[in-house]
Amino acid sequence: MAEELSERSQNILEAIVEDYIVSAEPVGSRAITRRHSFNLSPASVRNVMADLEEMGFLCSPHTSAGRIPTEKGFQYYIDSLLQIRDLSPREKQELQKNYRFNGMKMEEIMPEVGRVLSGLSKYAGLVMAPKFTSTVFRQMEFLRLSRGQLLVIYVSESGLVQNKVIEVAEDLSQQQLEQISNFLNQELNGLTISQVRSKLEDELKEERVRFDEMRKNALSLSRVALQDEVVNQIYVSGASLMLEQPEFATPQSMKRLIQTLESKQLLIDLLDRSQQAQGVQIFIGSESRQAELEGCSLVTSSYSNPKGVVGTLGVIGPMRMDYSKVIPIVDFTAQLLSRVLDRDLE
Amino acid sequence: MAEELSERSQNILEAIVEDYIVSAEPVGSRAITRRHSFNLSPASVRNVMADLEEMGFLCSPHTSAGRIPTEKGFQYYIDSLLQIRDLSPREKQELQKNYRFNGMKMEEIMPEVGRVLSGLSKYAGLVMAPKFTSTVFRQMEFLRLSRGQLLVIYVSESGLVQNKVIEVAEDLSQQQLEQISNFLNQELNGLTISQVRSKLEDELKEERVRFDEMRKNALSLSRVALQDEVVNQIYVSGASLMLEQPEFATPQSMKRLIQTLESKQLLIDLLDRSQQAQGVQIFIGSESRQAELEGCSLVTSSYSNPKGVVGTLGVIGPMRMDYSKVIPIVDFTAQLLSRVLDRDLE
DNA sequence: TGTTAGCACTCGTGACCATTGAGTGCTAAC
DNA sequence: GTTAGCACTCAATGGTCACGAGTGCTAACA
Repeated sequence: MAEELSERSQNILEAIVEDYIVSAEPVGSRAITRRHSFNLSPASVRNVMADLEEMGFLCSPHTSAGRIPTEKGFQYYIDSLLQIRDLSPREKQELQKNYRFNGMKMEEIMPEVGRVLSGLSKYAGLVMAPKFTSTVFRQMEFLRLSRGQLLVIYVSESGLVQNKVIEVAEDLSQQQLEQISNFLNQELNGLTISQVRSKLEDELKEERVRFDEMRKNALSLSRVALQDEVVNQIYVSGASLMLEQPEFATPQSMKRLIQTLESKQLLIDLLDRSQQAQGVQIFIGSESRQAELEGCSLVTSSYSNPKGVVGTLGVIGPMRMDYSKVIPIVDFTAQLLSRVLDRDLE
Repeated sequence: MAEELSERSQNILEAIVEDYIVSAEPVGSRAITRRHSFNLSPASVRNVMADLEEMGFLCSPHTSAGRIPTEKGFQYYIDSLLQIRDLSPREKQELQKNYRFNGMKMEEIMPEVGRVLSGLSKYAGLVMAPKFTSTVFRQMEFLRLSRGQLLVIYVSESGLVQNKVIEVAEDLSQQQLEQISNFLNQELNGLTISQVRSKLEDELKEERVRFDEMRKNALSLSRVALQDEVVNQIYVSGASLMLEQPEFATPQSMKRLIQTLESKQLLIDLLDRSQQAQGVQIFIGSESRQAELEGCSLVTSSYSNPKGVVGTLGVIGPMRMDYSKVIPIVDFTAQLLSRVLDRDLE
């Protein structure tokens, strides 16, 4: 996989990728010798370019145009040539200024982060909330709304709040409900929702629930409360910025892009994948095997609180996006958001 | 305003509008005589068309093209010529099948309604949640999360639930919190949030709060809990369907449309306006004085529960949208959603 | 007097074509 | 190994031209 390239080839590949990133146009041998001062003539550069094309790092849209990097070319560039310098404290401060989360709720923070990500990167920002099933149980409370109707409030370890109205057959007093929630908060504390679910199933089968009315109520109530899969929420911001990019200049490609960003399921799947890993991850082009995202790249990072990963955020842009700028932004934003969640817990 | 048109002019205007709605292209005199069997020659139709143009109902993109209806033309068509037949029970049933709200929370129902609206109309669906400040207070509960941190749950008369984490200086026991919420639920029941806010301000100034610790806590807690304006939530679905429309075929118009739909503020303003009125409302083109929505029309209706209007929904499409199809869809969907909310309350 | 056929005119569209220029590959000389 | 030179390719640009849909006007007709 990791082919060896001579120093010269590397330099030229780097030059081509970087020129292409700013111009979005095929770059020719002449242009390279002009912009970068290799002591080489266009003809020599051409020889190298022919080799690089042979190896699959470059391709030409037609004979008389310059070369553009292929997916493989970008891959190599990112893996081996790109050096991402860390942000200076000053830059970090500058970046941080954009984020004002004071007193915001999670539901407000997330789209806001998306907006800022997109504003800073000039591409589209993505923020995905935690998967409900992987959150850790902390607290559950019940509120009697009317006869047979309860409001359930579930608070996860990471401070996420979910509420839901459920219907119940029998009318329970607020006191009974409190008893129930005390019981549950002790029993279920520290388990993930998936764990909670199987525990509930098991216990409901057990002998003793028959004789313990409260226990039975508690278990079945919480089962109902937690049963539905809450769909993953994803926030997409700045789709229109993507339309400014020359690769999406034609009506067809615009349509496809917007459709893809709008359907969200695809994005959720992609972000889900990156959920596992630590740090910044990069998906280049249709590496994701998703034809819809052809020509796009995704830079993501998961964010977390002390209890673990809670969600994923990132930037989606054209394959030729300015990685050296976007990667630190995504990285730092994830750190920042993690810090906010951390602070919120205490 | 309501100019008089001869029967013949009306017929021809109607024919032009309807042809234009399906073709999206300028319609010429010849085409009209072919498609509709007026016993008139193209030349006569041309005379009428010239008159209609004079009066501002039509315009021609250039001399040798047909005519297209102006905003005023559409306005007249909708006000005077269009007859919207009610849906048959069968159609209603058919439509209703698309909506499955069982057990869904408001936050899930709204985007779902948007998706269905857009799917049925083939244009973009809009659904806006109620304005927080105009909801009616029903219940407020506090949950101690940790030292100095409370989760506030607010339930409106219409069953909307909002929660928020607030920071408090003193550590209140769950018992104290219950006392507080009991007090508030009595005091504030039935008031809108705006009314609640001014009441809180007034009472906090009063003498007796000084001597009644609980009262003071209650008032200031609820003030903090209700102080922030929760941004209006609006769900836009099916933006990509709009891109299929020939009026948005050029890259520029696509970009503008997507930008407009993405920014949301404009849409919120428009839907806000329609919030007041009962029944279906139609905004044609830049009638809204919003250059951004040039070429678009908006068909909206507010939905309500027994306590009053709670939100607005609608369809945004090209000015030449199929009103006779869209209007009943929007109307019936609003009724349907109102019914769901009604049922939910009981 | 209202209707219509005829006709000259307008103007966007699409085909065709020549020109231009950026870029390539190859070869031969350095 | 490098480079200058050269023939070749091909997208893009812009100009010309024919076509056709549609118009407005006029004169003839019922």
